[in-house]
Amino acid sequence: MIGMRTHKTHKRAHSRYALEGLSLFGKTIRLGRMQRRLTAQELAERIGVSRSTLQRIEKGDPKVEIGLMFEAAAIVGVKLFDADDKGIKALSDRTDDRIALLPKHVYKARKQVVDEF
Amino acid sequence: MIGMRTHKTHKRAHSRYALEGLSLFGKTIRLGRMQRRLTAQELAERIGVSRSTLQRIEKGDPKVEIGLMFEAAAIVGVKLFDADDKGIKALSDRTDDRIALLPKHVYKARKQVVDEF
DNA sequence: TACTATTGGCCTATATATAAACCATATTAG
DNA sequence: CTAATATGGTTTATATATAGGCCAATAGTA
Repeated sequence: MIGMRTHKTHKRAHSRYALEGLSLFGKTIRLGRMQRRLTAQELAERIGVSRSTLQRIEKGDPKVEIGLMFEAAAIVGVKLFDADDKGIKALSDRTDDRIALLPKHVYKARKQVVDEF
Repeated sequence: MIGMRTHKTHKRAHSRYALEGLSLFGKTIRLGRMQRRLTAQELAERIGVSRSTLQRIEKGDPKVEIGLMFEAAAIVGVKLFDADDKGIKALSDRTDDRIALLPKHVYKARKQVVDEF
């Protein structure tokens, strides 16, 4: 045992904006599923997840794996970033370029040497 | 012990579209963090997460909690659904309305009685 | 109407993400 | 250049999400 490794038992503080965005995301997936006339069981199987997890996805539960939610969205035709496959790639490239223009590290101002006098 | 409760040890199959969307999402968060000149440590603390988890967020790791990623996005100013707070609510209401117009359950066609002849 | 599929909840064992430590490397300020 | 900070990666104990079962209520179907 090297060092302290107990976890803080954490309650997450989610902002209202994040929670509402998640809720909307879940509702959008549910709408997409219904429009395509897929039962919860069917969609769950296509995602590779249990029905209970799909219920959490459609509720916008903040603790679900993001990959599952994105997968669900992809299957029922919810566009991510309002972009199709090629659009995503283009956006990704543009984002890489913009990151490349910035300093690699974010340096905070060095601690100021407080004048003794 | 009631029934079988062992899990299938699952490897998730994520679609390329979902993975690329996630990658873009992570990059966008990283760009936002750098533009606001926040160090990884600083942003992690504001989200209430460890630095190692923030690294996974910015990589677009499909297994991070979606709530964490949405929270990170909110903090660095990445708009979800290209909408602000009020826009999210409006979209949410509209989605509720559209769901309400559909049948509550998705029923598959009853098994057809195959004619014996 | 009766029948049956769909959905929503709850529960528990197990698989797994996360926190927190550590080290090495990169990068910036001075 | 030098010193100091930021970042990337790894590891392990613990907290927690998920699978998969069950039951009850809802809502289509015929």
